[in-house]
Amino acid sequence: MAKIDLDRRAEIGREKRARTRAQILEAGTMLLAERPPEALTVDAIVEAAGVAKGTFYYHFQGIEELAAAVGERLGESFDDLLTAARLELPDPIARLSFAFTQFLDRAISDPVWARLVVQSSHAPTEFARSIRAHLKADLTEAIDQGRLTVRDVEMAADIVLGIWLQVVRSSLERRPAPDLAGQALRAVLRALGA
Amino acid sequence: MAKIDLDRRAEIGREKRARTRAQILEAGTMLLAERPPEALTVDAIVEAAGVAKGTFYYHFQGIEELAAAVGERLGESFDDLLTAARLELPDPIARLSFAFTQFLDRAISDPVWARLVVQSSHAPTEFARSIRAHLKADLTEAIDQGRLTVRDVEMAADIVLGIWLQVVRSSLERRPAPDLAGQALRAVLRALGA
DNA sequence: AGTCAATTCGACTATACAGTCAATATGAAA
DNA sequence: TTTCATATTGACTGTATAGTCGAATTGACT
Repeated sequence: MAKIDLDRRAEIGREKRARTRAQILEAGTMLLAERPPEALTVDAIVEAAGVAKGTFYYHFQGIEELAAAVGERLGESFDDLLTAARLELPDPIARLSFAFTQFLDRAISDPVWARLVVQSSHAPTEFARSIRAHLKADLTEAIDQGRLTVRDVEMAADIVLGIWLQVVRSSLERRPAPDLAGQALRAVLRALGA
Repeated sequence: MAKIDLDRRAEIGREKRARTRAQILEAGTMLLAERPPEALTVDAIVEAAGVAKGTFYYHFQGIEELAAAVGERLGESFDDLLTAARLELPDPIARLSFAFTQFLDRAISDPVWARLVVQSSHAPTEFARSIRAHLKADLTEAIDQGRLTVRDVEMAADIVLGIWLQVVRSSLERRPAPDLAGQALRAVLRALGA
């Protein structure tokens, strides 16, 4: 009689647990969008999430673990936007252009997401590494096809990421100009010599 | 008999004061190069500077004031590098190119300076505003002369600053490629459509 | 060698924050 | 209604940091 009871109990637990965990994750996301993790306190998180301090430690080991979880979700959001491009576009430059525009549109329409990405770009996180790796794969392919003036992959990646990040930062401070994404993309392609 | 004494005393004071203040400023500069101001503690500063806590508060109101002082010195270092260009080069694109290269060479040869600049670029400081203003002045002039494909000054500034910052970040993580500055400059000029 | 204004020191108080834990609440199942 | 594994609570302890202040030191000048 014990077996079924225990499994069911655990399942109920997981559901309730998941809801509260999501609240904390959401609060953490908002706060990490406006300050670096070093400046984030557990008290601030639990206040924003509307839970008790003990609850935070029931779900996370500490702020680092929360930051890692937020980073993972951020990485998934990038993957979501990338999947379409990777499957449908065989041309590396078209793929890169599509992804660049997708990410930029998202940043413009979702400032919290944009702030979070900008903050995350400061400390080199796992997801930042992954993005740069994806980008370098496309750029290497394009360079091997002799379609770029730039020959150094690292320099090419810096150009794309640098312009993207700075345009995103600008879009958070000023009202984004119309066709911002298009203008930025054309500048990137010119810089790469595509 | 009092007048001269008091003035002389004050002068002696200013000299001693200046030495200790410089120590604290130096320590603060090192620490602000590796962490954001929100994550900086007075205890860490006084330990690095080798002075007592009270001494810090004798010279600065708090960490914000120290950060402002560091920012001001950083601004001066930029002005120093800019002065030559502003006086000798009448052409805005040549001026911009010269400054870009100067700043990049400095960043590559002085990693602490580079880290400090990168950190400062996160929060919009007074000196960041000033740099962008200088840059926009040159870009506006070039655009008015019809020498750039990019028409939007903000976009043009984002391109220059974005590539510069990202290349500097890269130079701190990887070993800088030979002719990094030249490559980066050519990419910027292509992006602007010069 | 004595004087004294300016500077420096570090112990001290107060507060903020991290992390723990015994008590309480929850809610599906019996 | 009662049971009980799980989840939640918030008071509590310990530590780190902010900021203060009276005492000690410094060093040019007499």
